[in-house]
Amino acid sequence: MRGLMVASIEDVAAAAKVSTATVSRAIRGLPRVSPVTRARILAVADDLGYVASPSASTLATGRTRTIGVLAPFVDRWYFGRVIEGVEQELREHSYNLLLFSLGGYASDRQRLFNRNMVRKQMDALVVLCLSLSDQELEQLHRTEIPLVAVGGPVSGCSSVRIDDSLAAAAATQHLLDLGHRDIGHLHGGWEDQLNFTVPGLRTEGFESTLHAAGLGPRSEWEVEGDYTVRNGVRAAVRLFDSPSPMPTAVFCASDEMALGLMFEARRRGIRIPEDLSIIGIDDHEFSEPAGLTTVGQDPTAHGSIAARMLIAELAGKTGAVRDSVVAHQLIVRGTTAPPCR
Amino acid sequence: MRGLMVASIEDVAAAAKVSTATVSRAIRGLPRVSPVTRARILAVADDLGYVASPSASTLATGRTRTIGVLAPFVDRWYFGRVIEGVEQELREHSYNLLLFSLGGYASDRQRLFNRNMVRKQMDALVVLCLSLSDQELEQLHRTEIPLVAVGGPVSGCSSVRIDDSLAAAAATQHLLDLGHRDIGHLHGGWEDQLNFTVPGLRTEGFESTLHAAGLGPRSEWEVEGDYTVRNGVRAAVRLFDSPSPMPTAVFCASDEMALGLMFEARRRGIRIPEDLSIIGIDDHEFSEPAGLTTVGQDPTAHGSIAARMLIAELAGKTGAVRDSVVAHQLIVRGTTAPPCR
DNA sequence: ATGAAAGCGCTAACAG
DNA sequence: CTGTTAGCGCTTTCAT
Repeated sequence: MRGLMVASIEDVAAAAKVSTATVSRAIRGLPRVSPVTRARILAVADDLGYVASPSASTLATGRTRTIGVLAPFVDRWYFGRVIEGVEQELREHSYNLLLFSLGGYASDRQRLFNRNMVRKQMDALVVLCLSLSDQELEQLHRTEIPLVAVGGPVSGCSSVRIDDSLAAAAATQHLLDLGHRDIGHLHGGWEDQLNFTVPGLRTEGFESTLHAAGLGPRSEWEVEGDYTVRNGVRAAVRLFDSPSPMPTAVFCASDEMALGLMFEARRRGIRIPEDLSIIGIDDHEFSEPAGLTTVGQDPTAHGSIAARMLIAELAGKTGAVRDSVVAHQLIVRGTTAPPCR
Repeated sequence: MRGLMVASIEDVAAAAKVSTATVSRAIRGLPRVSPVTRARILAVADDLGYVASPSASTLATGRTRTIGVLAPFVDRWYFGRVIEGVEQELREHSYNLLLFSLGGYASDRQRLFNRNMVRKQMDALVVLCLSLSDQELEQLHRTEIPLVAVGGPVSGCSSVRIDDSLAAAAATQHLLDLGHRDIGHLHGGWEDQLNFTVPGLRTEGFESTLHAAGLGPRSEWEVEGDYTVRNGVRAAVRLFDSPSPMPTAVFCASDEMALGLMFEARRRGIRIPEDLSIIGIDDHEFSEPAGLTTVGQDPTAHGSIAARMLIAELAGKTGAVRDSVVAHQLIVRGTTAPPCR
């Protein structure tokens, strides 16, 4: 509790008149220390404000008690939530969280994520759904630390996520059940299709459900966004500006895009849901306030689950890290209704 | 590039037929190594896939090349953006980012942020505007590492932020300039007022501007939120449900609350801006799509600036960390207009 | 320009 | 139950 000089294990040992080995055991709660000795050591340590040096400990044990999180962005709803979930779980188990943000999905390949960033810095890594090059993947796997993906499959990793295809199907089916037959589709981007599979999965769920109802997607009602509100608006503009007749409903691959669509619809006096039904996926924090019907997921839970699996694996429970598909949930609010024509 | 065994500095030294000291110098680009030796060492190191062990290096130097970020949340617009800004700057300078999320402003005082979490783990810390107890603050300062606050003042730290009072004044003045006299106020929470000063500053800017115009705030038009959309809606409900006459405009202390107000207004058929003008603060990512008039700030820049100051300070530029008030900017969009009555 | 050697602070056998 | 001791992998004088 005093002094500016940081106490080392030797200081504690000296003050408690024991060896550093005993201090080490006592502090870490290991057996083979008599209760009274332990108490004395703990008291001394507390008095000296002793805290073990993480780097010394890491160097000696080879374990860092740190888990890395690799995300394309941190300032987007899904990722922020997942990170929050990971953080909470980690903190609970006295693990640290080392954050890496790539600043985009595949953008700047200069700062390729290489195994140098991983080695000796973390005991495990959670990879938030993004498109990694084969080379990056291979490097990651070669680090041989436990890996888990969140929010989308990553080749060769277990992952925790919803069944994106089924979620899209549920959204589409809801529209169908309301009687819609003319359904538009605001989907995610395609450039990264190869590795970033979520857009593909959601599209597949949409189209297969349509087909099962004897319908097919209509290309004039297919518009591309990138999951953001901003591009939801742009996509909406394209859709509304097109000369073809409007669909009576639109399935959006993310709530943010759906919200963008809502904003643009309002701007044009298109009434929701009277003139147009809208459904999204996510249950974004704005969705309830906006009254958006959606298929919800809980990213914070995804993060906790991933962290928990990793921690268990590190604790020796081999096989703790495995695929985990978590439930999604249709949430009907005010933006969907039977078609008026 | 080969092998599963991780190469140590000794392996490199052996393979290059030099001492570890020379390898160390060569790799870190230090002088006193002949060009040819250096080239050879670099080649060998590359071949062996050698990367210095951070913990060993930390142990030897006392520097971690890691900067901590302490945030109340990571899944909120402002914080996510700041973290992104910090991250980018850090990555650029090969610093790591250790993330701590408190899961709330002052919530769980169990997991008090203590100096044990800081010591020997990071070289500097950026504290995202939150209410720290005096004890926490004192502990932080006692760690004697460079500190910088972002988004709000923290006692005893330099900080980077906008002038919240002026920003609020600008928003209010815009309403006044349009001819509004009956102006409501959707402000932030007060429980944490003591330490979390932003709500107070914005309120002060609002009220002083009103006074300067010969007006005073009207308590029936003062509603409390907590900066989120969700509570923006709740506050809007209270405002609209009150029996008193409506204001012609509302100043919201955050865009999220303003957006919540917009959603609720729309639900009740209140036209924006014809029946009610709305202005916020932030320039949240939803604001442009929603057409919300606001006073914008750029949190990503705040984060970069903070990180840059810290890095400079750590590089020996004493005094690099200092207060930095960055500009805000009135952005007029579609939610404000002259009053219709 | 290069090397030898002493740490940095902790952990993990191995003894006792 | 407790102590001794040899590292963990790198940096840094101090010599040469």
